[in-house]
Amino acid sequence: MNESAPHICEMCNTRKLSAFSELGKEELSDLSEHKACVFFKKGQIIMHEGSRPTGVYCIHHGKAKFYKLGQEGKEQIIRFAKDGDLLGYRSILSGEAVSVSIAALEDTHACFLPKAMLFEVIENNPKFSLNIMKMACHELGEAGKLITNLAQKSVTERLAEMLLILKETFGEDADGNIDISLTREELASMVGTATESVIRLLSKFKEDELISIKGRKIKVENPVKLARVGNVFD
Amino acid sequence: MNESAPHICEMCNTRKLSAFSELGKEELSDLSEHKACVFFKKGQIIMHEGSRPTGVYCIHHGKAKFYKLGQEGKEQIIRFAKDGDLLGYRSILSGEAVSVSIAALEDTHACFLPKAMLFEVIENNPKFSLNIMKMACHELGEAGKLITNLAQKSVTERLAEMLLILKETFGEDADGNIDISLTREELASMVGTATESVIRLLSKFKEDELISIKGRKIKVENPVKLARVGNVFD
DNA sequence: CGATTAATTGATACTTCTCAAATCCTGTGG
DNA sequence: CCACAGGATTTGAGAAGTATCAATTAATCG
Repeated sequence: MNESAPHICEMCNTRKLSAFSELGKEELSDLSEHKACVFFKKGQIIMHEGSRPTGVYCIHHGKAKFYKLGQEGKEQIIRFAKDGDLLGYRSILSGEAVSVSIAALEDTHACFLPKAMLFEVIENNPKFSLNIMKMACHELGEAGKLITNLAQKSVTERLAEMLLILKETFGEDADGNIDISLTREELASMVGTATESVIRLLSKFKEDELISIKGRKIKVENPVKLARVGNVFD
Repeated sequence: MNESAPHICEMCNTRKLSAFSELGKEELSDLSEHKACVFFKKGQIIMHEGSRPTGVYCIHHGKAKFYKLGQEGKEQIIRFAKDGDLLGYRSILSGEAVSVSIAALEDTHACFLPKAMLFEVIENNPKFSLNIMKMACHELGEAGKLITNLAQKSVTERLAEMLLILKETFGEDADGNIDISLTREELASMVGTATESVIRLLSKFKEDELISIKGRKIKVENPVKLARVGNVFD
């Protein structure tokens, strides 16, 4: 983690995507003064499961994964974060240790906000509080969906749906590929299956012309059929 | 849902277990005035997945399950609620439709608090806000655990762990049985497996003297061994 | 450009699901 | 309070779906 080129909250375009979207002028300058700009290299761990964070990170530009270590240290990816997302607030607000590790999936610029500062904003700005609650409650809904999928869907269905979720979350690059580079092992860890199963299923999806593959670049060719394979209805 | 014998928030013992534990005298009398006491019979549905609740329920005495309908209407139990728990706040705060259905597992007395009243307390009492955030964030952590278990553990392990969680959550009756009556199908729906698998595994656990069974009454006889079977470490 | 990690493919084993049939139990109405 | 109907539970057999292990090839990073 290094110092990074300083950002000024007042002028931050990413802010509009974040929970800080509705802060006043004074609050913003206060924020700018108390935060620090940091940089994480691809692969670098931002938070360690079980640790006690001293504040939260707001992603300015980058991508990260939240994961837990399960059986025999096997990685389980719970969710992702991108521009504007807040890292570590769950632990700070629940008063518990961090329940996940967070690692950068790409070179990531973020701002660090100390715990005390976060609580200050919460106590002085009910709108911000509501934003945080909204965020947490939305994530709870997403977690419920994931739980149901893991419990009831087949590996094939889960992988198909996951590809669509990744496309939705990270968008596409210039060539139409899902704009995130994940190893087959990481894909497996999201879906809750073995790496080999992911490989076999991706080959099958490709054969069926649902997707195309160039190394780690995956392009959804037929979202409608893929959704059908994944039994995705919403 | 019927009217129920009225409760007065100021004198409610259950309140101390709830998010309302730190309200002031005035706030409590205000609460008492605006809430309604309701009664749900065992099996009755308290909230329907997809609906828009007009307020939240606080369980005064009873038990409920949160579940989603997954593949082909199959029920997936996400979590449980008991005395002092708040129902429906996730939907109200995220501004989304209810993501789960909630049904009473026993005859349940609860208090209904209209949406506007909830927001009023949130805006006027930062401590209450923090309590709610704490709740939501804690649940997020629990959801993460469940996700990891579903993705990585075997059915056997999940069932063993689930029995321990149920014992922890609902405690024991006079005979030492887990104090909740669930059908085999409901157990299956928590663990994410087929009803027949639950039955076979329960028989095996009984054979191995980890538990004893009298109909729907299950008693954990050897929690240590059961935890070992479930690969439970915490 | 070599060393290490990632991806692929094949063969095999096992867990878990599904379907079917029989018995048991629970909640209900008389 | 008892009998009954319908749902819940149990057991068995067979079929899928996935995991695991091993060996090879490809790709990535310093």
